[in-house]
Amino acid sequence: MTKPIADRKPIRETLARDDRFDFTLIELLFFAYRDFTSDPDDILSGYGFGRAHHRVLHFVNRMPGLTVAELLDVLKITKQSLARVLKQLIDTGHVTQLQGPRDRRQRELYPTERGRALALALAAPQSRRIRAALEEAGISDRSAIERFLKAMVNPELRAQIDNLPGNDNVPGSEDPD
Amino acid sequence: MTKPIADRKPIRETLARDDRFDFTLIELLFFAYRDFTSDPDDILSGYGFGRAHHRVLHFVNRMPGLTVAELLDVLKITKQSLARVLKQLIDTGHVTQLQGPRDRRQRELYPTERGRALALALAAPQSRRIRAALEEAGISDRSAIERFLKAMVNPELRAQIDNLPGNDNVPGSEDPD
DNA sequence: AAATTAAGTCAATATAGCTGACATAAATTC
DNA sequence: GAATTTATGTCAGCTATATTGACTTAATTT
Repeated sequence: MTKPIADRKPIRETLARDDRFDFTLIELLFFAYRDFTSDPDDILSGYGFGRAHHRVLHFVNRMPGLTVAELLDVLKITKQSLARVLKQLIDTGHVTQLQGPRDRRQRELYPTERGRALALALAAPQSRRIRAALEEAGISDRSAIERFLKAMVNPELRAQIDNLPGNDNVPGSEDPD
Repeated sequence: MTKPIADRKPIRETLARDDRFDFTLIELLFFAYRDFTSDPDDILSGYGFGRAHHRVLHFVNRMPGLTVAELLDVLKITKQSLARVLKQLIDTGHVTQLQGPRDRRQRELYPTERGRALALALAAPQSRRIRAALEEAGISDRSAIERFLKAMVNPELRAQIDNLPGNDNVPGSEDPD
């Protein structure tokens, strides 16, 4: 006798309005992010690249000279996952590696001219979409959007964001040496 | 002679400040979405489910009785991709299918009690995160966030959002019958 | 000298998507 | 009523992105 998987009666009512659940913003985040990533995806497929290449390229461009370990920490993926993608970007001349000057085990990652150009080509349609959205939605207080999105990030990871160029970048919270 | 893959000279400068590119919001969207999806991901892995199951479960709960074709249209994936995921949700008693009353080829999808419970369990931490973020960021005009995110969605797909319960839902743009 | 660390690699596995082809049943059109 | 179209389901094979675990090499630290 097979386990009688509970009760298969269909529930015909939609989810009730409930202060505990914010379906509106949950769905908006889903749809917004889906379309936000579709712009670069279209460009990348022409290169045989995917979203993973985009992320690597983006952060190598934003933080030239970051090490492999630092990149892994930003992306929150494993070394083995990064390997294939990074190799392809190096083989196609989008990224270069330089031996770390202090610690020669490290590999500093830099974009090449070509990698810089591609990163900008990918950022362009996303930036256009954001700009159009801000305008269309009549956003007067852009910083509110930034504050909200930043507050959505796990607190322990917000330092990563601040350390990107042009952001908070409070001196003193940096590594000394 | 192998093609001399352009020029591998490392670019040591970060991306210049440039009005054409909005790296701040691009990155915030990336980090915010990454952490936003991590809450349900953790719960789902306990069931052997993934993000794909979450999306199906969510929309079946929000629009009980939607057909397979309608679901495919919302998710923008192929029938074959949906098949595996949907089958697992049906086999585990989270979703039931009913023959369409008008068109008997159609399969209307409904959540079961169990499926409803799981959908709420997944929405709970996401809703908590959103609420905390709104509060922490001191958002007084919640609708600005909604307007911005909605404006990020491709225009032709915004109707989908309006047709979800509790949203715009303008009568007259509905299908008459 | 020994232990640890940074990076790279090999192998196997899982998830989520894809295309293409085909089957069935029901509805629609001719 | 026959032919076509539509809604769904299924088979097979492929790709991209990620995982874990084990191991190597070279360099740094203890």
